[in-house]
Amino acid sequence: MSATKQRIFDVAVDLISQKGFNGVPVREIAGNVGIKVSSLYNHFQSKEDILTKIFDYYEAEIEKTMRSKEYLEKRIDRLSAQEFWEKGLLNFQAVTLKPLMQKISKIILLEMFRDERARDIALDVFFSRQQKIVETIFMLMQKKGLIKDNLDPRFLAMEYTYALLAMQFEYDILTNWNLATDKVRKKMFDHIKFISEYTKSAKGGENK
Amino acid sequence: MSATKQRIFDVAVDLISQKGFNGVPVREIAGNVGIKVSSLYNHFQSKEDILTKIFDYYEAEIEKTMRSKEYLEKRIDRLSAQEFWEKGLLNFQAVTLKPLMQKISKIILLEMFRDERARDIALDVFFSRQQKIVETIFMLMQKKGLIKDNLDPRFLAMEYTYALLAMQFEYDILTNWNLATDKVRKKMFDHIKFISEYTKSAKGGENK
DNA sequence: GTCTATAGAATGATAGAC
DNA sequence: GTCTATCATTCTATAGAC
Repeated sequence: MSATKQRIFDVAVDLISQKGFNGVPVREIAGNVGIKVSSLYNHFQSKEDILTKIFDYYEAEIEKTMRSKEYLEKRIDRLSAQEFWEKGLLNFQAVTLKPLMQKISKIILLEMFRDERARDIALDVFFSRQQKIVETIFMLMQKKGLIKDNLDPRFLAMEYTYALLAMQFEYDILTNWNLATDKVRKKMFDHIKFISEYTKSAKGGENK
Repeated sequence: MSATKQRIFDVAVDLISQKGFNGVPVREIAGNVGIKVSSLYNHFQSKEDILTKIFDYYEAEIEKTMRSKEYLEKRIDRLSAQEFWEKGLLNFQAVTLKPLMQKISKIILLEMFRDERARDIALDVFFSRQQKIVETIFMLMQKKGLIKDNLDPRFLAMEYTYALLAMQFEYDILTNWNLATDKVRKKMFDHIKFISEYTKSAKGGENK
């Protein structure tokens, strides 16, 4: 991707995440890049094409992260439960809080009621995918004896991810408007601590 | 509100909830109502004015519901914990799942990153308000001895509401695209059951 | 790859007749 | 309150010179 194309991409992500796809004229994108509209069309086939490339990028980045998460799954043997969840949250935020990815997440939220591609990504990345991975992690932890035997990994994954997702959602609104996020960030850690302690087996507890 | 004005309002809510404010031309609203654009402007000062009236309506409806929720708080004495949470969910859904209210919720989601009013409603209704009410309910239950003494009502309210909110969010996406919602609805009830059983004191447990 | 110039359609909104 | 007719902008996109 050429330097100019990259700048168009970045500017488009920035503006569309603030005003929505229909709220940003190509004029405004080109203007903020410092080129004319006709030059922009030399890099992208259409306005819609820019959005497609944004979604492509997001999916590719998520795919990369998921691979590293699976790698993390295999490293679970070397970590205590507490350590693992802390690393897990940091890993989670390392992706979702990257400025560019956070902006695209917002775009997906804005477009998912009218754009099928945005809908598919939202359902996959925000809900399904994350939950399955956490479920796998709980299963592995259970095999290791780190968490109680009588708990259902799938249910735990649900409790773990849904609340975090809503908090992440609140976090996105607050950062969008430059409002304080310390309260919601504290809630995220409180939630993780709660799940961690709720699931911890007697054996796992000794590690703390 | 005249019959025509009401129809404009309903059609506008319907279309804007699907395509976003910037995605719906006034022509399309007028066309679906069966009048000309110029006639539409006889009922609303501007396109923006329609959005304002939509937000006004939403806030007024929420205000009404909240009053009935406070009434519900005072009725807690007559119900068991289990009964109370079941009624609470039904009450919650009775508002949020009303077609018109559900559509406006979607509009708020779509506009909250660019419209201050939508942002304020989102932060208030989706996050702050609901949580405070649930916190009060947990406090009252604790006083009655229905839930364990050592639990923090504020934290419980957080655990209760955030997960439900994300599930409601998923529910909105699914219904928007006519996809099956039975799985996520089951999750809602599972979550409530979990919180209900997690918090239940020995005394409260006997009621079941 | 960038520009100027412009096409051609769609936009929000108004004037004024009925 | 509704209509026809119209305005002034704004929109996405293209042609063709440099």
